[in-house]
Amino acid sequence: MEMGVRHEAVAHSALFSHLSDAEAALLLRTSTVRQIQPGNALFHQGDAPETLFQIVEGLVRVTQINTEGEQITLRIMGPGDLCCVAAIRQQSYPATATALKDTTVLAWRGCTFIDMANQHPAIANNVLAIVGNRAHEMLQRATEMTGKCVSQRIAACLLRLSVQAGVTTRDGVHIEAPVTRTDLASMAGLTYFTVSRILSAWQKQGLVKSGRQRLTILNMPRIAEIAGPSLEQIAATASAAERRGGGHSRQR
Amino acid sequence: MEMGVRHEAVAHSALFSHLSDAEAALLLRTSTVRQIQPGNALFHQGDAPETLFQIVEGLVRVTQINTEGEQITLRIMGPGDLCCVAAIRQQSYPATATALKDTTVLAWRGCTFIDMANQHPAIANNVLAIVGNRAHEMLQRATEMTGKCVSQRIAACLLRLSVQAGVTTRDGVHIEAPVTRTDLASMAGLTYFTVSRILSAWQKQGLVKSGRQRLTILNMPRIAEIAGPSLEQIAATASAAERRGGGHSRQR
DNA sequence: CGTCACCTTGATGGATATCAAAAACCGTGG
DNA sequence: CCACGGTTTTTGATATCCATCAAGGTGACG
Repeated sequence: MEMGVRHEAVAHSALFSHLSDAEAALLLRTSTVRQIQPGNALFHQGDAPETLFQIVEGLVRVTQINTEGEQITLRIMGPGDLCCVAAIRQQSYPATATALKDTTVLAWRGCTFIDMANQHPAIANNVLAIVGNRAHEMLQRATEMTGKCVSQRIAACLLRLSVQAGVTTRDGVHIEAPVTRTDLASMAGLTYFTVSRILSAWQKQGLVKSGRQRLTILNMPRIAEIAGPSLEQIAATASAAERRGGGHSRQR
Repeated sequence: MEMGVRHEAVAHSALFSHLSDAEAALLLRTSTVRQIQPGNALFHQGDAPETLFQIVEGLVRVTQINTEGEQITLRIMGPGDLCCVAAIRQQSYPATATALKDTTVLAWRGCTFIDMANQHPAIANNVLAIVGNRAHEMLQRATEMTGKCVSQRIAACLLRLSVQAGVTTRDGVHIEAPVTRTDLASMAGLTYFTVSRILSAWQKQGLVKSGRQRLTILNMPRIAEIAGPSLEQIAATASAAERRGGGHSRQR
């Protein structure tokens, strides 16, 4: 692949951290680069999981078709994020990944990747760490859902979005993805009516600015406070992104 | 460790599957056996995660202290289950594990275990598969929580309990753990009042039989149906346990 | 037999889903 | 530039589900 600005996101990603130059080079050499247009899918729920992706540039929305047939948004992924790490050993992809913007990814065949992980403990360690984090995040989300207060869930959602797709402007952290009320609702497990009401209220209080598919968080600390103590770390990460100033958030 | 009946649970566990005899022996040799009395903890939430456990015999309840200070039950683990796989790379245990019955575990020091995984790809593969499954299960639970219907969540809970701690009697699948209404409530994100009401209703319909800390599922297919299509696999596993007849469920 | 922990059932209220309708927004094409 | 249609969003009225509060029942165990 070409070594340009976009390489940064890869070099600082969890997958490439603590690797020797040789190992990093091996990963890059065995990967193929793919470009995905907005609206197109990297993979579909139910397909056999043959490929593993790392996002270099762009944004991807991961959705799942519910038992009731509704499409729910699981997460938004950005540069540096690794996709399908856990899926690679499953029977099928548990979700669909769709590009929200022009997106560049590195792709590996599953078996190739596993072979490399087996031969290079450093890679295997990174993979384990990534999957472990993912499991932990999912647990956290599961417990969030049980915690009753609705505004709390939405706030947590916004924090995650800030980390995954946030860009800092002078006003605040702007979410660089076309998130509709419906998207937010499906992420937080609510109806879009409720999301709209809460966001309206927050807008009146000057916490956020939200329009048609646009969303900017003006008062991050307050949102973090609403989200609750357990999410301070996410807020911290989001603030770090803010401090970095203007760039995409790549931190995990 | 002594090679008795209890060895079976280990030999058929996810961690030991597809290993060479030498690798299995290595794992056994480097482990230490611990006995835990009911009510005692394997580890506490917040402690530094130095040790990794596999349950040989018994039952363990994994709980977490909520942001609101409530203790919630995350899962029940039985023979063959591996504990803290993901935690081993974190700063601290995210939960507390308490023995529900007399419990025997194999224990490894975290760094020892990681070294072994690094040197033996087969072990690393198993660990990855386990963590991947865990991540998948967590995702599933998170989406369950968003699905509004309460009876659905309780049904899903019962299915999981059947797999983790179910024993088949001639009446149905009996949960071999002292599960209170409060336990079920915290697993499903509800109040024990609601759980009690639902279980009462189900008892009248002949779906379950529940008393003081006792719980038997009489009509597994119906419960699985209530839980919803996405959990058919769990139901299938539970049925497999049923077919196996009388033994503890060790399947993952 | 008494105490304690657990469970059940009822009554009530509040939060949120649901239903309904209208307004704002965006791109399009006259 | 403005009118139009579709999508997204807002807001209101109502209904429903579940949490909460309250009181009593039941079983286990000393």
